[in-house]
Amino acid sequence: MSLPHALLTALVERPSSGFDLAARFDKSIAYFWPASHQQIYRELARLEEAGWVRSSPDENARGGRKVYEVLEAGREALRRWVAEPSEPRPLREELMIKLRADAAVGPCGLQEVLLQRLAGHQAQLAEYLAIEARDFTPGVGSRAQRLQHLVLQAGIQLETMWIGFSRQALEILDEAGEGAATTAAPD
Amino acid sequence: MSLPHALLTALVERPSSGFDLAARFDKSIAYFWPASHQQIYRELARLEEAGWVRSSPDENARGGRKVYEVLEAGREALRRWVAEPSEPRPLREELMIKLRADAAVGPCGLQEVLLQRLAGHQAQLAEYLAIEARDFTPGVGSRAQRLQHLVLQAGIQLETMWIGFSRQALEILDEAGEGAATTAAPD
DNA sequence: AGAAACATGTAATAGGTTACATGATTTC
DNA sequence: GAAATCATGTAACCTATTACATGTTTCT
Repeated sequence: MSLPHALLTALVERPSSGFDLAARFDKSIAYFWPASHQQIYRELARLEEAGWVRSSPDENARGGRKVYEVLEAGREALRRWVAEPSEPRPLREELMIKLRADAAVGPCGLQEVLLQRLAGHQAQLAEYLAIEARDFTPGVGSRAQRLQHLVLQAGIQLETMWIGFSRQALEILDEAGEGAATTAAPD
Repeated sequence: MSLPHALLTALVERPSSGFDLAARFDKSIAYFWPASHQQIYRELARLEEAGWVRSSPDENARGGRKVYEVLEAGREALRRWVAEPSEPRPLREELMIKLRADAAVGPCGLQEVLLQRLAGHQAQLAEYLAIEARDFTPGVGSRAQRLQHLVLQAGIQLETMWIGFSRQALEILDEAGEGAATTAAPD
């Protein structure tokens, strides 16, 4: 259950309405924990019911805009959660199954798929590198800044890894394109 | 919707009962697409209804054991699916939120959490390396074997990346931890 | 006879996605 | 006055997780 705590974190960084939160999420936390506006509204209502945040109607703004801020109970809950052990989520990587399926039933035109993936990861890497160049200077910064930089670097490393992987896969598929010898799979 | 195709792939590699499939899954495909036995039984029933697999009761076996095999329609569906474009799943990495939360509300005892993660990734890496040493010889093998090896290498690279990441994070937390012990927290 | 492993399911719940619904304010 | 954008939600559906339920065979 990370979404409530992701929202708490974002609200500690800056009190916001659900709408603003959704917009900010897309530009930062969503890289590692995406959430739709429906999820965010639902979760904010739960957080308020739990007494972790408080909403106040923003009078000099349009519509029924509500601004949420984190209460002390919410901060404490967040600190407790951070210290809890956290298992990595099980991976779910469709591409790996496709590679294995291709290995099992013979060439199925995976190159196209891999080229798209390669392009996607290159675009994402470029985005991360632009953020890094804009927001961080190497070797300097407070504890908080260094931690935020580290999170970004994880994204950079992951994209770099997938780019290398896609290229390796393309190499194999291109080489072996004609000799379609399929054998039984080991476990 | 990868699970049905993951099951088709496993069944192309070898016809099996749901129980056997679940056991084999745990040792191979589940590294990139985990599934419980409940999911597997449900999905096998759907695959059969769709006419992609056929089950036959295994007479000289215990219980109501049913062996599934892939029909031609299933093979074709699998080939079509492989050629479809596949977006990477959105990441959901709790640890990143914790790092960001720790940056936002101050030190919360993340070291312990990171040490556990580090140990987990080291164990997983060791498992992958053991499989690699057992099943693959570098530079040799059929197309299918090289693709399977590549999938395993992706696992190895990911674990290696997370090990490096955990160490970097610990470095930052340990450094800043000493500082926080001797100096007052800045505003 | 009892335990362990084999084998197949159902039910309840939580989390996430997609589509739909509603209304206010600003801008042209 | 129409369109775009701001702003907050509901409903239906699907997937995945967890817990529960049931019966068989093999081994000791």
